[in-house]
Amino acid sequence: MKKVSMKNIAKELNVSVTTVSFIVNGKNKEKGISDATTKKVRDLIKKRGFNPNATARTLRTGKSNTIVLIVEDIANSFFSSIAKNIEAAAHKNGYKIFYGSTNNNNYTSESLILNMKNSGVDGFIITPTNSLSDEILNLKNENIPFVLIDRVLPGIETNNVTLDNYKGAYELTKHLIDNGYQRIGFITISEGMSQMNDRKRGYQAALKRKKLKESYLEVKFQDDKLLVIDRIIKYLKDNKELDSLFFATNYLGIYGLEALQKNKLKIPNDIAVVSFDDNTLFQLNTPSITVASQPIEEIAATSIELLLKNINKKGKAPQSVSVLLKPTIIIRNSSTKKQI
Amino acid sequence: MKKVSMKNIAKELNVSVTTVSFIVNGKNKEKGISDATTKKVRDLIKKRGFNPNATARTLRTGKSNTIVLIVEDIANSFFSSIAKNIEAAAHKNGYKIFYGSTNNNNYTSESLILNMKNSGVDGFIITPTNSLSDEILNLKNENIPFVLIDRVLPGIETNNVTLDNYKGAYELTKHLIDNGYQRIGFITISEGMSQMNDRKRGYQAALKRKKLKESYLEVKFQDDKLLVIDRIIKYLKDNKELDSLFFATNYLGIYGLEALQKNKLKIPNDIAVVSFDDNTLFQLNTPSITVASQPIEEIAATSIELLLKNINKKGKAPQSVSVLLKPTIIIRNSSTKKQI
DNA sequence: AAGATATACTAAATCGATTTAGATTTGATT
DNA sequence: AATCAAATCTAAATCGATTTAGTATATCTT
Repeated sequence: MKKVSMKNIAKELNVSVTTVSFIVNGKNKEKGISDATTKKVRDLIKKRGFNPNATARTLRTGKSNTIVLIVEDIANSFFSSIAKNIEAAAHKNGYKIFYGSTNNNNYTSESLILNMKNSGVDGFIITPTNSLSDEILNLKNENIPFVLIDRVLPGIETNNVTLDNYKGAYELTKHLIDNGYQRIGFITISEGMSQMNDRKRGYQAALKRKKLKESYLEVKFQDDKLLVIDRIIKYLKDNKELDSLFFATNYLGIYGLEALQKNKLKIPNDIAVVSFDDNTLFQLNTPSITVASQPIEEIAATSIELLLKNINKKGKAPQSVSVLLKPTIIIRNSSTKKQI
Repeated sequence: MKKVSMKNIAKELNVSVTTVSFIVNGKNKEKGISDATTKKVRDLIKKRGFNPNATARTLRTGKSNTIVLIVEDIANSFFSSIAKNIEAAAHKNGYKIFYGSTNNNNYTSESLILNMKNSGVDGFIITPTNSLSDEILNLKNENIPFVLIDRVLPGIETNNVTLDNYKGAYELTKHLIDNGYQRIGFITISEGMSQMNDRKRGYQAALKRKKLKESYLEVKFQDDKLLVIDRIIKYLKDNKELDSLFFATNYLGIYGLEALQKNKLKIPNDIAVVSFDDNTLFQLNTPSITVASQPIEEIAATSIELLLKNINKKGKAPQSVSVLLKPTIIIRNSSTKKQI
């Protein structure tokens, strides 16, 4: 089967390529193409199964109907759920989606963005790595629409959709304190992304209010699962006074549960647990885990809406809209009132 | 900042676009461009930050360095893990990835494929919906490289990478029987995809060997979570004789655990549980869940390797390589020997 | 000095659409 | 019959690369 192009269609019907193009793009009325011509062109298009070559169209118009979704890790349920929701909205609006995982690696992020830029994509939704500022500033300068999600970059004004991480962490910590827990260990990653910093600040503020002592375990994003579990186990051994743990993000919470299981510690009697981000595992775990849940549908809907707005009024839309969404504290059984 | 093109570079240095193109593509030696010219062009390219426009290149060469990954549901951990592994391999080989979820909807699948085809992608990795045969045959006829994963289409020879689902289900069922379970309920989806049929056959064969009675609950993929949970609960009420459940795919297993929790049934004493597909939830659940695990890295590696082979020797590579991978039965605590 | 050969480069066609500026044809008007 | 307007259509430029089929110049050979 040979590829069908407008040229073929045009030649076969003895009309010009221009005419075919007008008809394909629904401009037949506007451009004064007769109904008869329109019909015969449409008929042949259907008969030959013609579909316009998107690459040629993109080259000519500068519009690719493609966006890029760059997340930290597509295999993480938080990001894959976002991907699913963004996909639905994007396809509904006629956009295709490239995806990419940064693994929190700055070099990977940069080459992803650069590579996609050359492919003429219409816009980006990005969970930025921490030193991505240059590449993000380039996007801004080149007037390429983009929206940052989940975290922001210090000192750069951009469109972004984030959670009130401070509030979520503050309330989750306060909940533990209200239930009688006094020695709360905060387990987080050390790369210093804004959302993590905000969660830490929320935790600190809640402790300060009651003059409680802070305690931290910081692991690296790159550390593999077994290493993190070992470090959690060691942390617990070295800090026997802890009566509760606050996991600052979902995958740490999951590793944490595994560490506690290995260590045969019972939640919440031996140690209470709360975590940022909700997922099925936390819901179904025995006991179920108290969390600060993020409104995933809203994150996806808001960011794609913002992005499309920027794409459609390219250059004219406001380029630094910050949306701050609210977390929901879901109280479950991993943090019931402390037994004394 | 204005866009830089080869034309600009060429004009500024008073050389031809051809020369620039040769240098950009590393053909300077081969095409006899002098070292002096090569250097001055390279220098200006660096200075101006020039990067070739991928759209133009694609239009001219017919190669886009893009593949499409079409899965059932990107938010499902099985598929998002596959996505992650495929992404790593694809990027390493210089490919970008479009993704799309079919939600097991045939219409969605078709328009995804059609849309991507017009965008001139180099190849597809697809978990086909059940009536996708026409679209798949089109791909074959048009000589567009693709690989089916997870399931196959009846009566169509294609490249495909699947699991020995029959074996996995047979062994999982046999394990239950060996541990004393006699009334095993099989919970599956009704759309009749090949991998589901094979799992069912495996279950049936294992029962037949011991002359045990079959029992089924079939739900629809489109049914939402709460409906499925209700149906599972009703199924258990209507079939009090069941001593064990076999969930034919991961998300059903997860819904099942929730149903059993709601119903306050203890695993494995009230009812034993096994499921197809492994995930963290099954590992950490109390009790941990016995599963037939799929080799996700291998599925990803094999399918992308097969696809790239087909892309590189377009038309000359064998077009119907079937790879059948082995499941691993992981015995955990949800199916310990039946207490009588 | 003429022809052959090697070196260094380039003009123009091409991929498949969109779009601008204008060309025909027809019919109406005076 | 000449003029104008409306209706219908099209040639050619363009987007930004790749690639074919050369050309021009210098050098070597005899």
